[in-house]
Amino acid sequence: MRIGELARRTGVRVETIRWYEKSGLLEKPARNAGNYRDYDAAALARLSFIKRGRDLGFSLEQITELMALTRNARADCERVDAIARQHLAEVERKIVDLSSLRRELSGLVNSCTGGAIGECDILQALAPEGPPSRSEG
Amino acid sequence: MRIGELARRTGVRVETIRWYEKSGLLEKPARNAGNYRDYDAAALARLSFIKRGRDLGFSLEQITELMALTRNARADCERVDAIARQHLAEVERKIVDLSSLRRELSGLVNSCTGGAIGECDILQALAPEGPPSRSEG
DNA sequence: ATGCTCCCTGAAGTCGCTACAGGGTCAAGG
DNA sequence: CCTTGACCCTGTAGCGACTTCAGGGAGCAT
Ligand SMILES: [Zn+2]
Ligand SMILES: [Zn+2]
Ligand SMILES: [Zn+2]
Ligand SMILES: [Zn+2]
Repeated sequence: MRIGELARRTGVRVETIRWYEKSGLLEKPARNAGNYRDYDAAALARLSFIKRGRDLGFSLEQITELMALTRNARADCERVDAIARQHLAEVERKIVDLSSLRRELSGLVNSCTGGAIGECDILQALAPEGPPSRSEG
Repeated sequence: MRIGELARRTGVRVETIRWYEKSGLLEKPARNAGNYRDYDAAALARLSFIKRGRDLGFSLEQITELMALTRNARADCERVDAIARQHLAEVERKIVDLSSLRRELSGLVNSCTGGAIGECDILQALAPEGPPSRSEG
């Protein structure tokens, strides 16, 4: 199949597929008479794996490693699990960080009751003391 | 003061300050005899504002707009509030997305009980059907 | 021949920095 | 006078994971 069909079937954009190839994630496919890329079922499976990994938030580097690990099916899966656990921990940390951000921001937003900019609590929470830019007026 | 002191006082790295200047967020400061940047109190206040905004997760574009808005203190603050509310909404959306990701990932991680890669449920959840790369072995 | 959809390459842009490389400035110390 | 060292300068390239654009070629239908 050509790149457009692969894109449609996986939900990965054409340009992104080409970029994956360029950066070594996908092997260079065969070319047809008109120099168009010609993909087979293995390429479809490989790209679907990448897509699913990206949707789960893994980095391309992690996905590369996960794909490499699938090659020796008899080996122990501990490295796979380590990658997944590490990523889960990362996600949990981000949630914590964003949650405290949300608290702070929603306090800010609620503090504003409308009015003049000079009185707005949002800007006053951002400013250190005294307005930030008053060099010349 | 010179750039190093400004960096120390705001917690913003020297290279980052220069980069803010280059990208128009900070005005070009005066230069002393040795061509060193020479900052005043207004620059300190302005950079502190930027830092606080970044810590709250605002984009540099939003911060630029917020700083521009502070110039006419008599205007209505509705645009300020809109920016803050929009950012809060963004943060909340990210939290939701990451939370569903966390659920999925922790299901994945828990599904693995150790063993061979060929059996690992983590990789099987990533693969579509059949292993992703089996072109030649 | 024309139009259309698809495809090609290569370069540059995005965001918010960070990390050099290869110098210049200036005060203190020997 | 000379060196050391902390600080500063410019400019460029790199990060991750793409997206966008310019400028074309392939192949089919009309
Ligand atoms: Zn991760
Ligand atoms: Zn307000
Ligand atoms: Zn935002
Ligand atoms: Zn496992």
